[in-house]
Amino acid sequence: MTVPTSPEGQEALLAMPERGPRRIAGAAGPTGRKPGPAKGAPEPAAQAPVARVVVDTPLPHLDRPFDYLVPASMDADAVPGCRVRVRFAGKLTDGFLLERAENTDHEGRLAFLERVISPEPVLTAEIAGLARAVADRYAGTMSDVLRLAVPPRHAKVEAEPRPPQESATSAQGAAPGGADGGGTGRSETEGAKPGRSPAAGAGPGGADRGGTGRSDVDAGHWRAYPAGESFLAALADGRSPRAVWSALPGTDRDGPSWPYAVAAAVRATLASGRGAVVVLPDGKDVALADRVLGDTPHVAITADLGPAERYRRWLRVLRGEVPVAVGTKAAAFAPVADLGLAVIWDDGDDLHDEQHAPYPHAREVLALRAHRAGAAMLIGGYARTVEATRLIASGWARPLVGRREEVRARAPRVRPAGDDAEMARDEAARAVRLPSLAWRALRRGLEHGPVLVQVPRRGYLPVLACQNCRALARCGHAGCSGPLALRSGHAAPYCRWCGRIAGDWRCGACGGRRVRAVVTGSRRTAEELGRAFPSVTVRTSGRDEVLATIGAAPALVVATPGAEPVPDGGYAAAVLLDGWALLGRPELRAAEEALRRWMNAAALLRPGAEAVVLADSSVPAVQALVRWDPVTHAERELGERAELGFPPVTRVATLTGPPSAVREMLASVELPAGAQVLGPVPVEGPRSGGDRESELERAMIRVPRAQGAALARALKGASGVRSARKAADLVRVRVDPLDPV
DNA sequence: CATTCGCGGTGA
DNA sequence: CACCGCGAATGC
Repeated sequence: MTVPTSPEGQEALLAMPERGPRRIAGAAGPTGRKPGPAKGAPEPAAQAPVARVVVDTPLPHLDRPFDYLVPASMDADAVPGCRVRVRFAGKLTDGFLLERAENTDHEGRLAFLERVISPEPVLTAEIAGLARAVADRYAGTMSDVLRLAVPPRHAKVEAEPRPPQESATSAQGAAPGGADGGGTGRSETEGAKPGRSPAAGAGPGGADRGGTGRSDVDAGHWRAYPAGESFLAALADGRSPRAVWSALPGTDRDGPSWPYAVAAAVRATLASGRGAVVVLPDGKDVALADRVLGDTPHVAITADLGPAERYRRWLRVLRGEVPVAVGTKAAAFAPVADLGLAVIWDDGDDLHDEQHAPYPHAREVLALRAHRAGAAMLIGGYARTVEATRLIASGWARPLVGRREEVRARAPRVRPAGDDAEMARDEAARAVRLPSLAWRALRRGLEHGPVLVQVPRRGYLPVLACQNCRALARCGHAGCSGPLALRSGHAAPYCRWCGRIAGDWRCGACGGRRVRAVVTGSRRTAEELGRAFPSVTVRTSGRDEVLATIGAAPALVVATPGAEPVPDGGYAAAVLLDGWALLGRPELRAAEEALRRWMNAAALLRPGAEAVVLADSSVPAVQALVRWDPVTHAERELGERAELGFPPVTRVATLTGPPSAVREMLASVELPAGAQVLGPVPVEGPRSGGDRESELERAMIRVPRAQGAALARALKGASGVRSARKAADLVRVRVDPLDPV
């Protein structure tokens, strides 16, 4: 099977043999020219002897395909998409074979492939094109993106016998030519397709084939959304609507409803003969979706599976054995054949932001992918990000929101308890510093089931302030002024910088002698609440130990945002302590992020249950929570970004590195018209304490959105100059960082 | 990053 | 006039 992926391109080249770039010496005939192949050299393959290879190198100026000769001995194995090993700049390097060709543009003599690692075509044409697009968007290299997109090979797994061919569920969206994973034979020429009109809620009634009762039940999960059923119908009909979905809150015996709605959309897509990818923030959500999808053919891919099982499932997707991949952000690249739908849930969760170069965001990857592949997209969440809101504003996607009366019926009753709230009289409650409103809500809730207390993540940790004037409590030791904190089990506060115990602390501002915790860490909150409700079980769930679910029995659940256990039947009440930590922060997304966390917790309540948020009711994010109106809030945020000239209305890149390097790069980069440079400003390094001259600086470059691609290109060029010269002082380039400020 | 290439300087 | 050395260019 040596047929190249893009037959048209092949014929075009064959049609102009003589004027064509260069014929390959060996291919023309083994007549043994003067400088011909050395005597030990292998014979090139008779057909399409040129292999275009993406070489695995981090160097930006080498980010393009290189041509090699395919030895006749490797002819059969050297298929488009396979992993190869080549000699590059002297040493052996890994790479992917993009395509086979008759000719080369290269002036010099071509080297032979060193070997084909395996004939498995792991890089499909679609994913290769996507990786290129993502690299261009983020000023990165294709090989960096491929490292994120294609899992490391596991030879043993690859060699395992394939499952019996016709297993009824398989053979879903296999391309006409067989399951060689090469997408739908769409040509890999550059440029995104114009994209179809957003059809969420467009055309009526699609044929509901592929099931009887199933699709009725599925439709039920979207009935509360006016445009929901036509969205499903469009998917089933083979069309590609794009929607930003504001999921209705409320958790009942079946758990939260969003996984059912997602499963319904996936099954509708399957009914049209196409596949789907579903990207979720963490393993807990993947497990949930996995369970709800049930016998719908799919695989769940998460990091905790281990390399072998992970690769095994990924291969099933590649080989077309399953049409649906569910997983965390890497799943955005899952090589689903004939993609019909891309789903992302809770796109505001920062777990969707890739931590490896070039730092792509899963929502952007999926949007690019859906656009290029002509697939539908579903961006869902309880809250609404400004980025998703912009996609609506630009006309790329349509809103998918619940009927107002459904919102009212399912949302919890949220009551704010601001700073001036009356503190609980109860001695125990006083110790927890809970307003009486919150205290009573927990009490009442505990009569009916589990209650949730959402506390700030660690890291937002116990900072102490003067109880009187709220000034930050600082270490009184000469010249230190470090922040004070409490350790569990110790009564006296200690300094987080010098470690001294602050026995007789006195406020520098007002002379007060008592401290209060401005933000309390989860461990401590759990301890205190345990004392306050002595007869109740206290469970904690946080970063290090996440509790996925919790039973229906009364219990006090203390959890950090994102780690809230899904309760059997919904929480009976909740208190949200997290807001105080967030709302005061300087980040651009502080309000949006606070609202997102609150909504994610509050959505786990039973309809009508009581939630108390410890924040002032005048704050817009609090009002949005009370009215359960994420849309208006996000639109307002988008308006503010537009005014300030911040992403996603503009495009921004940050350059971080040693001052001299940052300045040098700024000087050499050829910025597109309309670019604005802010800074550079000093930024605290990875570790506080500034011991070395390792001080870092950060500059920000801002351009109109339309110049985004030009900016990325310019930055890549400039970083190429740098890294080629001196590897040492690296400037890290980030396009559209989560929070540029 | 590793290697090669080419120009200018240097020494016999 | 041959050779050495270092900076720039290149990597198939």
